Amino acid sequence: MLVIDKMSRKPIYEQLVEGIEREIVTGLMKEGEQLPSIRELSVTLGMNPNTVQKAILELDRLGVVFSSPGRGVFVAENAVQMIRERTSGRLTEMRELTCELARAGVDREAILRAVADAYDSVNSK
Amino acid sequence: MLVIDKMSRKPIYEQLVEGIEREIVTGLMKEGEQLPSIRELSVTLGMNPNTVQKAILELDRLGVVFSSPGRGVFVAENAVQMIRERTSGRLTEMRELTCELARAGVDREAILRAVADAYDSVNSK
DNA sequence: TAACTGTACTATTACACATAGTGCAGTTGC
DNA sequence: GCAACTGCACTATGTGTAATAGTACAGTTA
Repeated sequence: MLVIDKMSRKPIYEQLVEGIEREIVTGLMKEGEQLPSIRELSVTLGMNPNTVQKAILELDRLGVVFSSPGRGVFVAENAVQMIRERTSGRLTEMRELTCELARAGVDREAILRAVADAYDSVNSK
Repeated sequence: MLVIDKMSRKPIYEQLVEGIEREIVTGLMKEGEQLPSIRELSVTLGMNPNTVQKAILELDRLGVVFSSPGRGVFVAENAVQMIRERTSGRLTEMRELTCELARAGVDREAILRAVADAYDSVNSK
């Protein structure tokens, strides 16, 4: 878990942000729980402390996490809700991608089936 | 048509690639048709000739376009098919995005409706 | 007090994008 | 043949961002 692809064109710190959010949403990390320290995370993940700090700073800004100087970083109480609200906004990304596929002539039902299957692979079992 | 957003995090040359592909797929540019010269395009679009060249080079590599030194750049005969085949592959992007939304708890029907609506806004009229 | 924590800096490296400019060989129309 | 176009290759430069390296400081805790 928390796989970082250094070759991706998506920045490492951004992958880390999404990775931590995923751990929270899936319940692997509970609200109020303390995260490993920045220095510890940097060692575990094999990246620079500054890069981890940047990710934490972003998560703090998003209200997913709050950090207490000297104590540590903790998952916010309403973290899951914060993440969900923001993620809903990404429906626009979905719409844009759909338009691209539609313009390229991809079959309508093929798209809908792909989406439905993908959804169910996550939430049905 | 062919709008370039210089502030986007998507590189200009990449936007140009997608823009030209869109013109081909929508029939605004026909297969075999000659494109404006690189120098002319650079003036029209207000960007550097090298940037345009990079986009053309990419389109050539993708088989969407072929360039004849001294003559010009032309839309390939099977350009539309080439584009469609590659675009279908982007269904995986769609699946990944769906999984993200699903994990975040976005409503299943809300996603499907958004996709269907977006599709129909392009291809129904 | 010692060992941890987050935070704030500066400096440096690396890379991709975009621009600027020059030159060259192939093609076309006069 | 010649002029004017074409794509293409090349070097150089500027810019922005990501990532690393290192140092320092103040708050917290055992």
